[in-house]
Amino acid sequence: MATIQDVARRAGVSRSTVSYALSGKRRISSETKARIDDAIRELAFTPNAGARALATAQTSVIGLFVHFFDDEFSPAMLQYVLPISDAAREYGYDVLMITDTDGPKALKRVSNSDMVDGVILLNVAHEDPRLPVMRTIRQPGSMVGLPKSTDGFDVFDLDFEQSARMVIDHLAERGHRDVTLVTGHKAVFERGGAYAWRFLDTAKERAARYGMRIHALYGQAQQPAVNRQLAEILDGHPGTALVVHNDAVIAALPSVLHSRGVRVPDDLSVISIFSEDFGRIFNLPYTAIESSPDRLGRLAVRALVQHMRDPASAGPHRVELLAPRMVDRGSTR
Amino acid sequence: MATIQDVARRAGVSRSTVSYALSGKRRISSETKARIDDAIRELAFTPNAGARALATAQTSVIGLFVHFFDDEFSPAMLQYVLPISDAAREYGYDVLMITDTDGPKALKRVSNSDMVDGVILLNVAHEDPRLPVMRTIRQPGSMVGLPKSTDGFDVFDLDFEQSARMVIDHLAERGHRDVTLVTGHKAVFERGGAYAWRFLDTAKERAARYGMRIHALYGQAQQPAVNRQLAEILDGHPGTALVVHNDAVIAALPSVLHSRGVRVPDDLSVISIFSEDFGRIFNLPYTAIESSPDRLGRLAVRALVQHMRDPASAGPHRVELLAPRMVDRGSTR
DNA sequence: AGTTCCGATCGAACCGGTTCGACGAAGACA
DNA sequence: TGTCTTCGTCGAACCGGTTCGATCGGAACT
Repeated sequence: MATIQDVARRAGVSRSTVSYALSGKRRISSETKARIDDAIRELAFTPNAGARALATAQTSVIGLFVHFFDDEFSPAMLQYVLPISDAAREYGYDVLMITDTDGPKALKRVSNSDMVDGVILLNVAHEDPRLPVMRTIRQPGSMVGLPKSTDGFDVFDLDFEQSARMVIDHLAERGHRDVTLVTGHKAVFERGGAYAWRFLDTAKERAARYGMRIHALYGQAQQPAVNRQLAEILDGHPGTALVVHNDAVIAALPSVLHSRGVRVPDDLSVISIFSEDFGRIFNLPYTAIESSPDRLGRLAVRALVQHMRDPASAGPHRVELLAPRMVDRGSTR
Repeated sequence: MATIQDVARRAGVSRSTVSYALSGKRRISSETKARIDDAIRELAFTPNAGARALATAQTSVIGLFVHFFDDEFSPAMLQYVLPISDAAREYGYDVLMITDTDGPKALKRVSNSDMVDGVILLNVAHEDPRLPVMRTIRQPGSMVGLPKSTDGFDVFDLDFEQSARMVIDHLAERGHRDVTLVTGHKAVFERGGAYAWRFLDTAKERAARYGMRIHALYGQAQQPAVNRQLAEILDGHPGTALVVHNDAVIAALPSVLHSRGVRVPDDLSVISIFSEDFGRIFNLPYTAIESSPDRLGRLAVRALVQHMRDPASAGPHRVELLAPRMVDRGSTR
């Protein structure tokens, strides 16, 4: 690869002049600028990323830390990753995707070696083991998922409490008083996946207000267990409505209901939480809270970029819980 | 962050000694080594990636170029990405994931700036616009998907011709003589997605041998068009068997068949191509050729790592078409 | 005792950029 | 005509590692 020295030689100037022409940090005469531009084009010069990182202490790379758990539904994760990657490019950053099982260790390694200017954590748990590490590192961070303590980072998540209230209100208004709620897998709770219990707790509390009985149970995450569980639920007494806060379960629901001849909403009302994309992929005809992974991902990138560009803006950190929006697909009555 | 200079000072040695202690390229006395190790631990020293890349001309990063097309089914892509990321880590590499729409430009940028030691291209088309760029870059590359000209790279893909023969033979043996074949979206063919027409052409040719009639048609890629199309097919005369080489269509098939009361395999035989994971996620009860995305991804990484470690091994490039394996789930008769 | 050899460590150069202070020429001004 | 600015460019230092050749002290050998 051509170096800045090659360009300088060809344009008959010094290295520093080329550098300034590139960055625009000092005036360069238009004739010189033109010669440099020609040389750059002819040599197809692109600055060496390592050298630049060394000199500027900036890499233009964002570290994206994703942990794919067996007990979560992987197709859902992609909906966060893609918008983040796209948004990062729009701001001029590349994305280093880290899927290590040992998140804290990977975070330490990548941060300490200065491979990235900032990090985004996906699927953050209530007491996420990556958080203590986050506090010790130099780079700013933003995250999707609400942890116990948020100070020092920008945090974005759907407002699951508000979502739960919307769902319960929606059902209560329609006269439902006996409801089954399928949550995330048991392991999600044990890990402290806040989205799961925040939704569950609020739903219970809200239901009490209406005298609504909620039968809550941990959802399965993998086939064929999911279908088996759904069958059991339907064999028992599911009540008049099914609330599903579990990607794997809701994806499997249409076929199970079909095969048993259960009609929605005539025999059973169904309401859930998923994104529009997800609903389209799995062809889900259910009323649902829009989970907006693309918006969350983009918000996380935007906030991070701001901190990376202006490290002084470290003060005012944001915790933004997205107001839920319900998309009525007519699956409740 | 602590630098190698800090470590050297603390251990009372020179920078070069620390470097040699780290790399093991020269003997270091055990006492000195111990002091250095202590210093490294106490300062939590990790070498700066940029500096190291500059000095060694190696980054320990692999560029993964993924293009998500609207006309392909995104959940399927993740099955390649994850195993690649995991395999890369096992070999000591991190993954820079690039999802730019303009693949050639992104490839040039990332390569020229020396951000990566090697690249993996996913979903390579017959005349992929990224290939001309690949030939001009310094880094070795390996790819998943079979292009027209493979020289210079390691190429891995499923053997779609063999797969087509297996599928047709399987149906022919069972007496099917009138079959509908749903392929990838029209745009996949126009783009030159080799997997699509290699399968189709071979299937037709093979079918002719048996006097089997194949009615082939472009599949849709998005809901609700997929369901509409499936309905049309079933309303027409689908023949005795349905061959589906299209992720979006096969994922939607169970619910459509259910709702119309079509029983498999009694009313209609179904055979497809998808991975075990994919089948589990969508709960697909169909006999299928295993598409092995995880194996393909790992093979690509392994081959790439070999070339990155030993640039001299540039000679013997491999084109490996994985022998298909059929998983019989009893959906044909 | 003098020379040779070897193992352990050091110093300096280098990788390819960025940035700061200095410098020369040209124009403005007295 | 001499001095002061301003503009455009240059040279050198620096970022944090790696690597090559040189050096030094002690052991081995004659």
